[in-house]
Amino acid sequence: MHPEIGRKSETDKYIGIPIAVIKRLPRYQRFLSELAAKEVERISSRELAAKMKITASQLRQDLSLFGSFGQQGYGYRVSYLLNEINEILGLDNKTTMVLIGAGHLGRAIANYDNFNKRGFMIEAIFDHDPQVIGSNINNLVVKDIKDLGKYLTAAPAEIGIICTPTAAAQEVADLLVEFGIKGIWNFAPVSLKVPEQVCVEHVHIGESLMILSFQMQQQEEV
Amino acid sequence: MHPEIGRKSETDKYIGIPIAVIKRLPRYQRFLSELAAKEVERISSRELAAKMKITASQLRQDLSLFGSFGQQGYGYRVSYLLNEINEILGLDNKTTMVLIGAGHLGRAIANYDNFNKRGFMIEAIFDHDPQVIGSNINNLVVKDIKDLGKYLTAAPAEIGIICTPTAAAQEVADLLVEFGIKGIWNFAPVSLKVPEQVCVEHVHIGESLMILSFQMQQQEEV
DNA sequence: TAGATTGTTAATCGATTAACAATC
DNA sequence: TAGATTGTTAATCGATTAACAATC
Repeated sequence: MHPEIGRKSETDKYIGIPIAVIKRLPRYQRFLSELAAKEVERISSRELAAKMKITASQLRQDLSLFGSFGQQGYGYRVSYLLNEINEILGLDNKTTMVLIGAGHLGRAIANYDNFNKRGFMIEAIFDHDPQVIGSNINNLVVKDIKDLGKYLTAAPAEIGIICTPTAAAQEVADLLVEFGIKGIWNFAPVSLKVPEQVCVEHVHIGESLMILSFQMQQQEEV
Repeated sequence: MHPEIGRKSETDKYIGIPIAVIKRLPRYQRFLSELAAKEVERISSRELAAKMKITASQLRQDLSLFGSFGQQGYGYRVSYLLNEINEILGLDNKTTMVLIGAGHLGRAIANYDNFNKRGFMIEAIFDHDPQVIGSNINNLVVKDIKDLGKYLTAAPAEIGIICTPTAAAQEVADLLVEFGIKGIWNFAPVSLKVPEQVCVEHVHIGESLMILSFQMQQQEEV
């Protein structure tokens, strides 16, 4: 079926990429963006790895799962490698999103311009609260959650962003799935149940604070 | 020195806990909190693992690094295990925090009440913008970033939350470190340079969206 | 060409899972 | 007691690192 694990082929893209590698891709993207912004033309795996505090082996091993982007004796051309990674991550085309939950966090996300820059566009915002419906957030009028299905039927979106309270998150997820969403970006601290073809990414804000707390305790003892 | 890796002793707490285990602790905390809220009294590793979609082996292995919290033939008492995990994570005592950057994200964090519940208290908010200084966020008056050092000298805080634009993040981190902060909770997409005794936790909001994007692309091909 | 650096294979290391004796 | 389930050891699996032939 798939003779070359982790390699491009005519019909499919990247298969069997280890999750550990996937999680590192955005970090490669970030460091390469910074280098490109500084107009650095080339970089070797040794130099880039040193900047990123990883091993050159890991960097080359990771990249090799997607293709051969470097040149012996030269290293990697920054702009070329960045383009390749952008393409791997799907940042080379527009992705449409709807946001559910116009509380503080939802509004922060709606106002965060970094996503637009990478082609992620919030097309509509929904909320439950009559006080919030109709208000304006970053040039979008907040719609009634009751109209989510109708809206998605007319204008399908790829990603649903859940910024509701925890109690409402699963219900919203079910709605999003019903109306054909392909991925859910979940900010509520709950494990959503969705069909396996729907992708879910959970942003662990509270968990991150607990990890910090644990590590600070460990540090105290040193 | 440390005869029992990953075990409590009189003088030190938990040493040599694998990072993979640390990252799972908040998730244990969450599931146990949910069970406790439902007033479930006992649970076996098999049942809890099934809920969490991990193996019972992993659950028992992980817990065993911190102590023996269960009982053969019975399982774990939910309230007891939750208490132990809260203590391991340092949620059993108050942690003071200051927040820098009162933009959309900073305001969302300042208004997020889940942290207070777990003993994490934002004591002060700072910003650079004269338009924002003096305004009120969740019962705190935004202070001038110029006064951060003075403030921390008078009222030391344990954690600094960085919600500034990327360009300001390192500068703010340096200030926080200079004035004795023990941990930094960083929402800016930049790798901060800090002395090794200072803990840093980075919340990867943008990276999470890229990972979702990658996985959705992979899903398309199936 | 000679030096540098890649892509890849093999070796090492760490994390996960399976199995089971201990024991409630 | 007998059945259930832990804590832990050993086996497996996967991820990282080292090494080097290929080659620009």
